[in-house]
Amino acid sequence: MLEIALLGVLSDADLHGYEIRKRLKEEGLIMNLSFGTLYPALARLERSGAIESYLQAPTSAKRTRTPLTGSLTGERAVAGSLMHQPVKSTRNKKVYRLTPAGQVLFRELLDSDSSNGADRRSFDIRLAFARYLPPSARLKLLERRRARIMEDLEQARLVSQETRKQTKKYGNALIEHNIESMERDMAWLNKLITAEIASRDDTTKRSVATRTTKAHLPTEIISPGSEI
Amino acid sequence: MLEIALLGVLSDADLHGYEIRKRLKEEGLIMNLSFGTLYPALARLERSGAIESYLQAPTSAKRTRTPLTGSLTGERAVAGSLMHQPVKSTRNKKVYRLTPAGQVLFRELLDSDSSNGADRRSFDIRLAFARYLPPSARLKLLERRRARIMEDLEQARLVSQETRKQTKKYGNALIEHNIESMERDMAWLNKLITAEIASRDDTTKRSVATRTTKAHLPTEIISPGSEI
DNA sequence: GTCATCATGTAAGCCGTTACATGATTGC
DNA sequence: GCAATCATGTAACGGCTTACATGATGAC
Repeated sequence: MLEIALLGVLSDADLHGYEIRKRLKEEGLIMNLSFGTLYPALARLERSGAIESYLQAPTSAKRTRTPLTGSLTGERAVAGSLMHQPVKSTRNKKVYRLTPAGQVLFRELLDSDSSNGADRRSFDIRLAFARYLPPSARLKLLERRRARIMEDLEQARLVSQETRKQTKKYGNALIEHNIESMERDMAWLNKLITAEIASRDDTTKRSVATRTTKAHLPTEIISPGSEI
Repeated sequence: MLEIALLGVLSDADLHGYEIRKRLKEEGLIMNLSFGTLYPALARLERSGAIESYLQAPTSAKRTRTPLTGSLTGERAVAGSLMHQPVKSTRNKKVYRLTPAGQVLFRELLDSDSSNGADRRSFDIRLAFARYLPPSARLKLLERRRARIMEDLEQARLVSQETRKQTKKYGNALIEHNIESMERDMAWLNKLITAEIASRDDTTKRSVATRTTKAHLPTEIISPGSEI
């Protein structure tokens, strides 16, 4: 779970521990990742060969803050720009970079990990990096989550009927509100699923229309792009 | 956290472990409490004197299933109805009962526990048993939760503005949906808080109107009742 | 000069899960 | 007779938090 998030942010850019934490917070994925969790996790990933680290010299220039331009390919290179200098400062900034093995691991974890993607935490993190998944896996992820919420929702509705006569004011208010929340989640997921299918059909049509040599749907092609 | 839930359900009725789990699931409080958590927790509470257990003979009659009438006082006695019989069956059914010390502990934990009631899990469980809290504490609980959601919401809105330009389709969808969820939670809490204040004012007015001997508001009186 | 923030880590412990072990009762 | 459910527990392990320890840099 944590691993996916770490590999995920490192898929976007090379980062050091402290900054990884900031990113995960900024992206709303993990609001308060403790250092006691983060650093050992990075060490484990490095030992396993999924990531590797290099030292970055302290930023001598004021505000050489990563510009974060919209360029899709440029970000990754930024961190290494000062690497050739001898590391004179003791300011240990261990910047981590995803290895090819790590990329493979990431995509494996992202798709059908041993468990699934049904529970909220697991789903949120996977969805955040869904652009690294092939469309078919993306759709499955959404559908698994929807199925799970449907289960929970049906259970909650049963409970609601049973306990409605038991005059437990606050408990009932809670259950009713939870049911409404789940119904909205369902609607949201349905919207995403519809959009997903539409874009898939759209791709199909286009590829059929242009009569390219590729006869079959490229289901295994990974598109990290970010087009709407 | 778990302790509050256990003491809470035992405040309503005497129950054995297996049934406690069922109740917590039925009430939507803890959907999948594992026995590996439940039984040791009960043992700890018993050791600490908050609860005590007695053995219940196996239900010889078919379906002597607790009738669950609406009577507010009747439920507690049901379990003990067959107690005078010598326990002949080896069917160990350890029924737990809240001790006076346990009731005190429960109310202490429910109100201003070391932490707060800000995070969702903690809040949900406390709200479910809010009828055991004095109105003032109930209001504080709702307001703490609202404050927390407001914080999270503001943070999320900041994030949303920052990352909107970064074209991360799925991440953005997630954040937007979370913001909407939090906004609805806020509205719901506001409704509850308004109702809470209204009922408090109502009580005030009535006690003033009838000119009872009690001059001051009975803020410390606990009303386990369940009137709407 | 001192406070906030940046930066990396270790150690102890809490809370909870999964898996294991055991056995009785009920319904088909 | 067999499966599902009821019923109670133990052992091992996972994931994450808190608290501790350390120190540099930047802002005021």
